[in-house]
Amino acid sequence: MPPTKKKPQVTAAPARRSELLGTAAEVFAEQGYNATTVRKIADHAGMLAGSLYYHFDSKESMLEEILRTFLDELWDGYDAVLDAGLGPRETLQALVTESFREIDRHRPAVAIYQKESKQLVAQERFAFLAESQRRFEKAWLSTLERGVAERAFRADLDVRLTYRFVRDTVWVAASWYRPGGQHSPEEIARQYLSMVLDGIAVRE
Amino acid sequence: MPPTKKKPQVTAAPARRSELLGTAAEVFAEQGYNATTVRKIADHAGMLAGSLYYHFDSKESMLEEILRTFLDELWDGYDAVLDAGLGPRETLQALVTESFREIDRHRPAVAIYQKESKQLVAQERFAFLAESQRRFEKAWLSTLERGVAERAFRADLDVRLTYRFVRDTVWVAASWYRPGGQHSPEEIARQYLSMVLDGIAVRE
Amino acid sequence: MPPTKKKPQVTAAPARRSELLGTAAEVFAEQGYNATTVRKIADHAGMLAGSLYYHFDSKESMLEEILRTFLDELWDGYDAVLDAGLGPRETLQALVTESFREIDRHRPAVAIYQKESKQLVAQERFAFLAESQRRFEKAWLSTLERGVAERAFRADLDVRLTYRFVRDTVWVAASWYRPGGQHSPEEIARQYLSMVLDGIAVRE
Amino acid sequence: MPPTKKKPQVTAAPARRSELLGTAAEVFAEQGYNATTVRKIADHAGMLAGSLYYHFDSKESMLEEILRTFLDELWDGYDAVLDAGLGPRETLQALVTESFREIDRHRPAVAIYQKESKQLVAQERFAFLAESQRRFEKAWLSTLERGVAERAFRADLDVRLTYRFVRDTVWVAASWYRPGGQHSPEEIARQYLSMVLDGIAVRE
DNA sequence: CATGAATGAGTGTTCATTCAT
DNA sequence: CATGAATGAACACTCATTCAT
Repeated sequence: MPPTKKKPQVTAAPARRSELLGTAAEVFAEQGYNATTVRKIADHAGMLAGSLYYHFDSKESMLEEILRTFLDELWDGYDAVLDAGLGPRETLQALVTESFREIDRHRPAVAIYQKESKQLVAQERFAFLAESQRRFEKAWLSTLERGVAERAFRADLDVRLTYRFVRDTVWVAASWYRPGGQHSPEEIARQYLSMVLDGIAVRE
Repeated sequence: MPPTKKKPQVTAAPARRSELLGTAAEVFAEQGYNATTVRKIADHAGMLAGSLYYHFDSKESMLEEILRTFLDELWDGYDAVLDAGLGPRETLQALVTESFREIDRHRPAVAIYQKESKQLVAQERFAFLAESQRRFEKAWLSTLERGVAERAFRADLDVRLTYRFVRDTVWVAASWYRPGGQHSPEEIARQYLSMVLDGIAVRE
Repeated sequence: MPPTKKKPQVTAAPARRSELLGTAAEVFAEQGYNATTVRKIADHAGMLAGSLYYHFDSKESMLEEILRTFLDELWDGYDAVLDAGLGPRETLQALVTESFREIDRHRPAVAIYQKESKQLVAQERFAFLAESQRRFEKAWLSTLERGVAERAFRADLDVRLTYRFVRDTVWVAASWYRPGGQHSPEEIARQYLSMVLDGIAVRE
Repeated sequence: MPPTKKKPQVTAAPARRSELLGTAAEVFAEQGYNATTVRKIADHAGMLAGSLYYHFDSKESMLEEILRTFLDELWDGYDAVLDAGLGPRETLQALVTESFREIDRHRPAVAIYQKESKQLVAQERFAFLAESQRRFEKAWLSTLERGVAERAFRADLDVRLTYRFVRDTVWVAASWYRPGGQHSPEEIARQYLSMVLDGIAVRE
């Protein structure tokens, strides 16, 4: 199965388009994709349901574009980190910080991704999610393994288990994070890293 | 608008009933509650959709019973831990271990809870979810706070943030955990606690 | 001061108008009236759907104008034949030849007429179709009856049945006829008349 | 006492199914497939639109089953004729008679076929229409050619043109034929064959 | 207990049409 | 003249639910 790279139909007036996508993403995130009717989206956008179809092919194509846009930006940030030639500990710190920044910028998209991607990957249209997941896993696993090899991380860790815990904790933050709240993404990242790297127990 | 209770058969053969609930829980967990049609459940159970209504009032009542059963058992375990008079570190260890055991026993229910509870709590019928969440938060927060006070946990932690991380990481494991796999719940708990308590970084 | 008219007028550039009608007729004929969206017509005409409404009141009014134009021309030809004072056999020959000429000139309109007129006559707007059908039937029936009376046609014919066969065979040719093909309308008429008048069996 | 035999338990009520298909066929024939809403079909059947979907997958699958059933029966009759080893003139007579009998039995299906098949063949689902058309054309052309070779039909005929005329006239009769009217299918076939074989002109 | 058949509200989507620019 | 964006009614279809048998 080849990763069909279909370009999203970016024609005219990208402003209105991404405005509507932002609205849709919020409703998807809040109510769930299936439970979100296209009428609800239209209500939030101040128009009628049918009018959305002037801008988008389908409800599903909105979802696709939301997720694609998010993942494209995510990988821009991740690739910059991974190409920077940092040590494993610094790479992990940078990846975590970058992740919380993405949550800050794309909270609805992240929440949708968290909740729906498992069902979606089965569809060919969303095969790009699987591709992204593979790259994601590879980036994290290699960082953790490198850290163990270089004695930055503990040798007795089950790397796959650690990867799952780290991955999930980071992204699940999208479910409670509120942009503009009292914690900046960087502050959350710092606290989180402190916990993950050094543990919550007092050192003796 | 009072819900007309017509023929809830709580007296009917409880074996068949919980068998059907188990089937329903698996389908809910795999496909999502909204995306699960009552017909799919019936297919898995080898009957027709309409026949389920002899056993249950509605699709929603199946969901409710699944979640109630799970939470009842969960609190049996949690209360035993909380009433045991352990220190904060041991309480945390016991709560985490108990949680992974619940995931082992009620994986579908936990997965459903993770995915759907946010939408459900808004409905009066599922108010018990909110109640459970309050108790849950109180148990964890007080354990963490007690640990900080007694110098078992680091003093510089943001307790609420730590609570959220711990809570989410534990339960999100239900999304990838497979009973009968290579890790027992106790082993996963041990690894997880090692990471959370002592961190993944090498101590100097 | 001339009062500004709201609706487009018949006085607007008639060339563009009939060009658009020709386009519309082709699409109607090929895809069927109901299955033809106004957007498809606009695509063929190189404009947007809404723009058609500067030229026409509605999709239905396009259909009406296409059929009216066709029937007007048809009756010009038919009336010339009927007023020429020919004998029944010559009248039949001339009507058939004229019909194939109309198919040659207005193939899309004829195809539309064949396919849609039965549904359309029920609407008041298309009552002129019923009127035309009456005149048509009268012209043919009287020619056939005259032919029987004057011993040009066989006496044992069921005239109504014969009328229906002749009528349908002639017009249904619009469904396969392609202008500019290997058969001219006159050649088709000749072959058809040979068959209808003398039969396909070998004479003994 | 012998144990009571189990009920035949044949496939679920084919009676209701074909009853509904008959209703649908009539509405399709009268209003056209596209113009027929499933609501209209349901109204005619005395049920709600959604209820049709208990019996059929889609509006399109109803259409398919109607056409398939008709063509299957048609070819039963045609094959019997073609395998009977008749001379060309007798074959033509038998095919025409058989065709009018099919119109008598399946008038709505024939009318639908006439009106919609041209659009439908483009869809893969209705590829069987093209197959049927090929067999149909082959049967008629070979009969006509054999007739010319054996001097039963005139040598100066354009065989393809004759085929088209004969084909169309026969089937278009479905648009005006009313079962139970004053003409039996056999009587119409006789009149039609008299016209086609011997012509309508008086012999000199 | 289970089935077969139906209901009816709701869902995503289409499309002729309008109108300010 | 044409466009871009919207409307609103209708459409095919889904699905939780009911109920006589």
